[in-house]
Amino acid sequence: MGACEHCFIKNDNEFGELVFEELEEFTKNKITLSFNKGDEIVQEGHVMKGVYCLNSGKCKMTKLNTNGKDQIIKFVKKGNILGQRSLLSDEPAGLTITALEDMDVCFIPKTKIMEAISQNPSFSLQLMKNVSHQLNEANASISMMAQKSVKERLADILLQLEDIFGVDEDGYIDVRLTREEIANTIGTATESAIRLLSTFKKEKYIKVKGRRIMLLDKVALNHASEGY
Amino acid sequence: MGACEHCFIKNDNEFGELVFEELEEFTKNKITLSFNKGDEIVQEGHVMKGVYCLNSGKCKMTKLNTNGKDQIIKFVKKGNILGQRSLLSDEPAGLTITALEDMDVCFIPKTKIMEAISQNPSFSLQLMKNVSHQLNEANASISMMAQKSVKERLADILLQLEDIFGVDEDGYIDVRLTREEIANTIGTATESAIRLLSTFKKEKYIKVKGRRIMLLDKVALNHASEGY
DNA sequence: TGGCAAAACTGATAAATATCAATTTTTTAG
DNA sequence: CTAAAAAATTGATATTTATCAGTTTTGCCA
Repeated sequence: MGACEHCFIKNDNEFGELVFEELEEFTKNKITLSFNKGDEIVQEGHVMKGVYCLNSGKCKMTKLNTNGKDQIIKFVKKGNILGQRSLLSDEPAGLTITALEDMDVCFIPKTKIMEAISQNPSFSLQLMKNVSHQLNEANASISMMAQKSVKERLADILLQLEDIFGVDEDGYIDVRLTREEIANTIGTATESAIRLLSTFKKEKYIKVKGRRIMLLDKVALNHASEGY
Repeated sequence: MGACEHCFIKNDNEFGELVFEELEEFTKNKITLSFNKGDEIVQEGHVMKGVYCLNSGKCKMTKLNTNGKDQIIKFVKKGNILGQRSLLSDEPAGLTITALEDMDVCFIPKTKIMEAISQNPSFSLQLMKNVSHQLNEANASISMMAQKSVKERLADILLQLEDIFGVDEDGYIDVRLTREEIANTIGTATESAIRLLSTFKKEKYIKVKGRRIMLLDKVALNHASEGY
């Protein structure tokens, strides 16, 4: 695939902080990869040998629970970099990352990332900023999961999904999830998620066509997410 | 209070990476503070003007939910530094931090921390490592809150509390929390937390004396936290 | 140190959520 | 395109958890 120094994706992530020569160094050492829908890009517990820059597609990041269920922790899309957390903390991957669609990805080896960190303070600072921001979001998620009812969580997540992925030409949230994936995001049984989606549908908060969901009344969903 | 360059607390945190001159600079600019039990050291939403290094005592970090309840996200103790996340991501504090005991704290202004970050790469790396590690822990918490029952969460948190705070001379977990605080940590009603503590007591997993809790059977608690 | 407010506890009941079983619909592989 | 597998759905029921109301105990401080 193309050269990092001319790739537009870097404007969406921390690689935008790097200078021409650093990006050339990436180009020389990177590996271009393709994943099919359902493929695991990263596996929980494995040691990361570098980071992945997403050129296209969407992923889910999950954690395997002792009950055998995969909790979805976060969704990511094109432009995101995967694996910084693990690299920075020098720990194995904490989450499994699975492609939700076919994807093109660039792999940049750890040594080159660490070189860039030590040479380029603004890259380094931007990475810190990103991980810190993620920590803030994770704390908000803990609070939501602990305090909100399943219904409130569903309303919240639907709004979040539209924020992250936007809508397609027909106005549906631009990601296709199974009911089980929705359930695994809010931490409930699949049947419960289905029933609550039906409730929101009946109340005209959303419109559902198979795996495609459109938000019809975001104000109502916002209220629902706060327990009204 | 004493000089940072001769303070032992720094061996427990990232300040241990700093060199003598950098620590002297901290000493010149720091402010020593005392807080009483119940005092708020940091308030959610406020802009952080520096970080706090905890010389003694314990805190809870909470997030106010839309339902009006304070979710406890994390416990911290002597040796920890508070406020890095906010400083690094350049966002307001995401959590309120409240003293669980009387505390002595040093405040170091933002400018001095940022200087140290830009001058000392190993300090900077250590900070990143710490925030990254915290992110990993937060992700684990999301999964626990979303997937585990209240009983499982209580067993888990009791084990975590002993890990964090250790035990006192009598073998009780070395922190005193109200039943309400325990409930707000696992995200349940106070009455539910009380009933489950009674269950564990009846089953001889724990011993309870007022606000003091002793873990009698950690193997059983581990099993309970995994749903057996 | 007595009194009072906060915290802890208990029981009854309601509400939320999970589980199980069966059926229908959709997706996918060949 | 079609059969098999996976996913979605629904109903009945069990279990978990919250809520409400009242009582007892504890901690604290004037």
